[in-house]
Amino acid sequence: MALTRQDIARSGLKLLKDVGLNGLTLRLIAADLGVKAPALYWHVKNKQELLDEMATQMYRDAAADREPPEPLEEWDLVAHRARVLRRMMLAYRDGAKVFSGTYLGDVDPDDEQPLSRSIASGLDERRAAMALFTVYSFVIGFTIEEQAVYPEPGKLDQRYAGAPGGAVFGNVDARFDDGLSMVLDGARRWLGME
Amino acid sequence: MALTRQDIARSGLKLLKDVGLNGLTLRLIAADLGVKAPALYWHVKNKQELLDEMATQMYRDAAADREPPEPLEEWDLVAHRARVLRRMMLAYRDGAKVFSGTYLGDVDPDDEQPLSRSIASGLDERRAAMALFTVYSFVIGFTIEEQAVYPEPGKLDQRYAGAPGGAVFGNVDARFDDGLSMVLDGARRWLGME
DNA sequence: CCGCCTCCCTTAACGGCGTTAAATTGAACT
DNA sequence: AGTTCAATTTAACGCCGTTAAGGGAGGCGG
Repeated sequence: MALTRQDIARSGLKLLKDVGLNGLTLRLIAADLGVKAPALYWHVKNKQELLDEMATQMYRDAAADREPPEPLEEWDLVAHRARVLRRMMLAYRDGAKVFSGTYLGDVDPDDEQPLSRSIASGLDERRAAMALFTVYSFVIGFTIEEQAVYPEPGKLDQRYAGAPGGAVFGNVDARFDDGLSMVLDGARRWLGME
Repeated sequence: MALTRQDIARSGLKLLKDVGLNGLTLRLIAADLGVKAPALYWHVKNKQELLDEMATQMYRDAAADREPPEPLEEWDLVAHRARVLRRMMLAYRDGAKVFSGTYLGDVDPDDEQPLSRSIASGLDERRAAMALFTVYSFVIGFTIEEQAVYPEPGKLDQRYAGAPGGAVFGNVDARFDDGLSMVLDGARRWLGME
């Protein structure tokens, strides 16, 4: 059966876990799919487009189990989604680098807007979007730094072995929640809520 | 005269402005220095180490004019440094990608600690460091996304031309300040100040 | 003055990369 | 049966990071 862009993206993501961004080559993905490298160019314009597709796929997968266990108050939902976003990126080696700054393809925008619209509920919707973007930026930045220190979950990069980063990077999950609560609190107040 | 690591890093940074991260090759840097590519390996273990050196150099340069025009109250100093950090990364194509997550070499740690120590002034110093790291994460994340949309200052990436990102990415400087003030406010309160 | 050592760089080459052009398959339609 | 067209292969190109081996310049001990 013919390949699809999604097949390729999924294979890329699977391999990313093992080999990291630098080790991820078109030939490797092609081999995984039982095909030769140039075949990929039928489905994808170039490698960057494939990486974009991978980021999109990553996001789609995360959106699938993004719904919280129980209905949450709006800001708790934002917190929940921030944590899901981080976990999504942590699930792959260099996940944050791959995801950040890539163009997300056909993710349904209506899937996202209700949140900011609901948060706004009467306020300036642009401001609400900006607040959410601030949270998003924090999550991206935090996770990129995190994966620089821990290239794969639990494994500390040698170069940071003796660094004072230990102050910041022990208990990473707790540290993330700390930072997140700061940002959420600041965002809420900036919107004039509470 | 013999090359130094700093010469190489500076040449790399200069070229980065024009060609971006993907276009930056060892042969190009070597040519710029009037030397052949393998010569670089006398000074640097591999390309990653060169990128780290570039990030370090970038940071050193920024630190030079990092001192604020007039003495500032502590949190204003944090804000000032956040803006300097962003401008530093924006000064190079893919500056945020190059800088983020690279290991900073021999930056004098004592250069940074006074700030958190001063902010703490009696409080838990670890907490103060965590607050600063949250600000740092936001700056990194924001700037990475910014440079994805504007690969070079003022030039909008085509793919985002029709996107709703306009809501977020007009007036980028003002948007950054908005986000920054949210994060700073949240951090301050998290430390129990004000 | 000579040989030697160390530093810094060159020449040559290797395997692998992303990418392109052209030929080839195979299924579907006429 | 012949044609068409989507999907893939084969072959190749130029460039990449990196390594191995050698060469030349300057200082230094004999």
